[in-house]
Amino acid sequence: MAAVSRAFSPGAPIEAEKKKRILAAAEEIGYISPARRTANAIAAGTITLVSGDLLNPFYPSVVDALARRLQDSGRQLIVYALPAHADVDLATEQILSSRPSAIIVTSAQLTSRMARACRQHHIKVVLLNRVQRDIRINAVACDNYQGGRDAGRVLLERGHRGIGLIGGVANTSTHVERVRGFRDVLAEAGTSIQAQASGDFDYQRGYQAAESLISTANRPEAIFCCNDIMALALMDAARKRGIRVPDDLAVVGFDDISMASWDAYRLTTIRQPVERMVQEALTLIDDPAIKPGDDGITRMLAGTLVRRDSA
Amino acid sequence: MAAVSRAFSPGAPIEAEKKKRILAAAEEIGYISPARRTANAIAAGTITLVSGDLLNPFYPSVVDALARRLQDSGRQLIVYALPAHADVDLATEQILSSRPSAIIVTSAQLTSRMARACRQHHIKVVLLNRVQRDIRINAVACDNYQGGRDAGRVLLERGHRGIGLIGGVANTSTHVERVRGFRDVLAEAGTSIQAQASGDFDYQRGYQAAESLISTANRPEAIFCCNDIMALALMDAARKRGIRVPDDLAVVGFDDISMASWDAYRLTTIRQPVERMVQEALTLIDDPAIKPGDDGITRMLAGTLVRRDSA
DNA sequence: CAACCCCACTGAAAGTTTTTCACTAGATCA
DNA sequence: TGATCTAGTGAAAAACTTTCAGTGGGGTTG
Repeated sequence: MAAVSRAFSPGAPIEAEKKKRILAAAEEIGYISPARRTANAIAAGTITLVSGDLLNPFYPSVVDALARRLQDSGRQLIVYALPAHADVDLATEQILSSRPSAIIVTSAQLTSRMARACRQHHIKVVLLNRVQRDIRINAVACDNYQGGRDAGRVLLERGHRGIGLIGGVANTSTHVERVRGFRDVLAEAGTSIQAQASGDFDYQRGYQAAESLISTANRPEAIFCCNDIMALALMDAARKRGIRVPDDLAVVGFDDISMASWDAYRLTTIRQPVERMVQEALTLIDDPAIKPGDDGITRMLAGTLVRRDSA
Repeated sequence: MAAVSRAFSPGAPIEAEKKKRILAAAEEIGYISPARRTANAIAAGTITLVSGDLLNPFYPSVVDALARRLQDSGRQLIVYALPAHADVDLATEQILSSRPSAIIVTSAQLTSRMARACRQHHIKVVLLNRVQRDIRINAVACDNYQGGRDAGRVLLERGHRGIGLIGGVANTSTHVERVRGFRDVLAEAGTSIQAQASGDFDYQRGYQAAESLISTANRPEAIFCCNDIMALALMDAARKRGIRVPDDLAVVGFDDISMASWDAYRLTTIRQPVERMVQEALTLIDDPAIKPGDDGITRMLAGTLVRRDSA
C-alpha cells in the first residue's frame, strides 16, 4: 500500500487522519517500516546518558567510565546535558527521537511521563546514583544510607559534639538517604544534628551554607557534607576564617572526587564505586531477562570510607 | 541485483572481494542504498566529540557547552573517551563507523591516516584547543602564544627574578605555544626561564614536577604552569612546605577551570573562552562554504587574564 | 455565477530493494 | 570416507517506494 509507505516517510503528502490510522494499525500488528528498522538497528548500539550536572567532577568520572566500557563493546555513548535541577521532561522528545537501546539518567529527576514513554518504546532506563520511589524503575546507587551512617560514625568516634550538616538538593535520594543514615547513627548515640543548611550540591551554594553554619557563635565542631564539592567549599570557608581542619572543625564529604585527595584538602569522605556502578548499570541493561516494562530493580553497592585528614 | 543489496547490508552473507567491487562501483556512479540513506540522515544530526582527558575539569566544561548547543539545534553529541596520550588512530574505525556529520577532537593527537579517512567520507573535523601543523585541518584554539606572554608579563610586572615553568605534554600545541609566548616575553625583558619541569598536564605529575622545582636551594620566585590543574598541584606542594603564595612564590596557571576561583587557591590564570570556542567550532562545522577537504582554517580566540591572588 | 485553476491527496502501476528459497561447493568432524 | 554444516549464490517472490495520472475540493477570475 502506497499510503503505508507515505505514512512512514516524514514529509510525504498524506492526510493527517489517515496517517494516524495507519500508524495505529501498524502498532497493533507490530509492523515496522524498513527505514525505521535500519534506524532501530543503528540505535541498538547506542546508549544515551542524561546528566544534570557535568560541572560537578563526580559526573565526568561517570561519563569517562561509561564511554570506555561502551567502546569496549562496540557501542556508542550519546550525552545529554540538562540544565541544573531540571527534570528530564524538557528533553524527552529529543532524547526519545534517537531511540537509544537504553537510557541512563544520572543527577536528574525522571518523570512518570518519561518512564511511560520509554516503556512504550521498549527502551530500558537505569537511574544511576539516584533512586526514585515514585516510579518503578531500575536503579544503581551507592548505599547512601550506610554511607551516611559511616560518615556519622567517623565524627562520633572522634568524640565531637555539636554536629552540623550541609545538605544537597532536598528531593533527591542522594540527599535524603545520606541524611537519614547520618541522623540515625547520631540518634543511636543519643545525639542529633545541631545545625543544618542546604548547599544544593554545588560549590557556590555550599560555600554560602558553610558560612552560615560556621559564622554563628556556637558553631559545630564537625560537619557532614552531602557531597565532596560542598565539603571542599566548607573547608575553604573555614580556612578563610582561620578555623583549622580537623582541629577546630572536622569535615566529612561524600563521593571521593579526585580533588578530595589533593593536598589542599585531604578530605575524609565516602568513596562511591564509580566503575562498579557503571558496570552494574550496563549489566542491568544487557541482561535480556530484564524487560523494559519490568518493575524496578535497585542494585545497591557499598561505598568505602576513605580516611584522610579532615576528620 | 541481490548481491548489491547484500553488499550494503552489514552482516549479510557476501564474499569480501565481491562486496568491495560492488561498493567501489557504487561509489563511482554515486549510488546510495536506501538503508545507507536513512543511516546518513540519522548521522547528519550527530556530532562526535573525541576527548583524551575527561578527568581534567577543563574538558567537561567543553562537553557541557557543546552538548547544550547541539541540543538547541536538535542534534546529538556522541562522546568518545580515549586513554590518556593515545592518538585517535586506535578508535578510528569505531568513530567512523557511525558516520557522524562532523568530529571534534580535543585533547588528543590526530593522525594523518584519520584525517585522510575523514576527508574520504566527507566528514568535517575540527580540532578544539589543539593546533596541528603536520596536518591541514580546521582548528579552534585560544591564542596560547599570547596567553603565555600574558602570564609572563604578570610575573615580570611584580619584579620576580628566578622564574620557573611547569610544562605539559611536550608535543602538544597547547604546551609548545604557551611556553613559546612565555619564553619570548621573558627574553624581551632580558631574562629567561631558570628552572623547568614537565607535569604532563595532570595533577599527580604536576605535583611531582612542582616538588622537584621548589625543593631546590635556589627555588624560583615565580612559576608559570601550562594548565590550571598543575598550578593547583604546585600550590598544594608549596603549602605543604610552608611556602606562601604569592609572597614566597607567585603562580600563574592557564584555563581558568572552576577550581581556580575557589578560596583555597584564588589562582591567577588565563581564561579560555570555552563558550566561544565551542561556538566557533560549530560555526566551522555548519558553514557550508567550508568543505571537508579544504585546507585547515585556524580560528584563534583571545584568552583573558584573570588576576586573583596567586600572582 | 460558472468556468477555470491550483493544490493536496490519492490508487494503480512501475520501479527499486530486500528477502526467501533452493542449491552449490568447500570445510569440518566423527 | 561419508555425513553434516556453513558461507555464498542467482532466481524468484515479496516488500517497499516512487511515479504518474487522475480526483475533488476551494478559491479565483471572467
